[in-house]
Amino acid sequence: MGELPLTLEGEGRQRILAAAEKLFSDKAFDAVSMNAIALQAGISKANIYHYFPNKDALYLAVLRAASRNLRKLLNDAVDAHGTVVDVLRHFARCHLQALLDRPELVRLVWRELLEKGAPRAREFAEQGFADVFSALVAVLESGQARGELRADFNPALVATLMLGANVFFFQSRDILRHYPAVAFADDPAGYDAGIVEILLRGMIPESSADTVRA
Amino acid sequence: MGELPLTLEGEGRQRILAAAEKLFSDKAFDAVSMNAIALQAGISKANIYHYFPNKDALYLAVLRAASRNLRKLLNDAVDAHGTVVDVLRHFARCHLQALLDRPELVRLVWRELLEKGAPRAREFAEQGFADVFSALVAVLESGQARGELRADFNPALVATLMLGANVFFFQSRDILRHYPAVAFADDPAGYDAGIVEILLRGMIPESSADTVRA
DNA sequence: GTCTATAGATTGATAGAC
DNA sequence: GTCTATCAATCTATAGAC
Repeated sequence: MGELPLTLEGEGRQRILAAAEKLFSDKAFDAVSMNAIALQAGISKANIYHYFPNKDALYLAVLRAASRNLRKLLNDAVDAHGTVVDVLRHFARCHLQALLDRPELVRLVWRELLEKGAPRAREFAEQGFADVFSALVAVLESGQARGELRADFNPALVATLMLGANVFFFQSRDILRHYPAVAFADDPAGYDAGIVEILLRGMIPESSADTVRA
Repeated sequence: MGELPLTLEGEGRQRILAAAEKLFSDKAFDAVSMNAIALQAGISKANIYHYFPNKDALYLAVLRAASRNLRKLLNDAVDAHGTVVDVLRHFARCHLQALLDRPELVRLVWRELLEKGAPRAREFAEQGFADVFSALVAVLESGQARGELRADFNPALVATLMLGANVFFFQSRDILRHYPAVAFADDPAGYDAGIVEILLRGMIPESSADTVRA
């Protein structure tokens, strides 16, 4: 099994990238020193500068790779079949699963999105957002076109609602676990099933649904 | 108008706190230097150490104050009257408004919640979360008890969904603004109105609502 | 490619005058 | 209470041997 030149040349590089990814996902840019990355990678600090010109470039490379990996993970959520309702269920489940499967990547990319004073690489982070958001909107629109979903709601708004529910679940899981009443903190599949059902059927009893409309 | 001793004694203190709050809300703990805080406050760096023993204590004081202010803001969302549906609409609108009114405080507290390697003051941040979450769950439960809302959904789940929708809106507003189709990015009231309507009525046309149940 | 050694800047925190 | 001056530690980045 001859390794590709890219692998040989990039082995040291990838050791560094892996170490940096792990550290940058837990702490912010300034809280991670090049020394700590070198220790984590098991090499010397100066060796990092052989592969990357400076700390910013290393961080950028980590974020670029994380963003790429995350997009690949999330794109699996799109290729579904069946009714639009089935696709929605599948999408919600896969999206949340992707977040939970690679929490380090998500935290890394999401932090870059939230940091206001550091537009170091917002571009990359926004790409993944755009992919998922657009795909979900398209699914909802097709559902409206086919008559499977009501036509009088804004698809982008519901897309925001669904993605927000998953991201918020991901972000708040550790806090939600404190509440005894919150059993779904450790049951992401059940959480998404409940979310989608509410979004489809609503909370109003069917008999009185008409009385709510203004 | 005789100023209170507390005000006289605490004036310099509060200048520092205000400066630190502004800087800590934009950048992470390690990215904000005591020098930068002193410049922002218009005093000398050494003077900060007259009021606070070290950087950690200053950060803690900022987060404690921010958490307290945020809880006060958010508690206004709870005292509502009318039907449960009205209370829900009011709650959603006030909650999002509170987030948007003090974006610095929200970012500051929320960052503390997300940082995994820095449990510097998670306690304070979680308090605000608990207040709002519990209040919303109670509203939903009362709605179920009165028969205004269907009884077969998990109130905590819907509370997560609603809070997540608002927090996600707050976090992603700048990105959502890039999309021409997303008109609600600059219309938080309209966003919440749409959110609540979907949650109440669902996305399924009434005529075919029964066919969806598994 | 990998290392040790170190330069040069900045950091959190202190000492002491006023 | 506020300041200037400064400390020791740590940081990014570089130099140069191997």
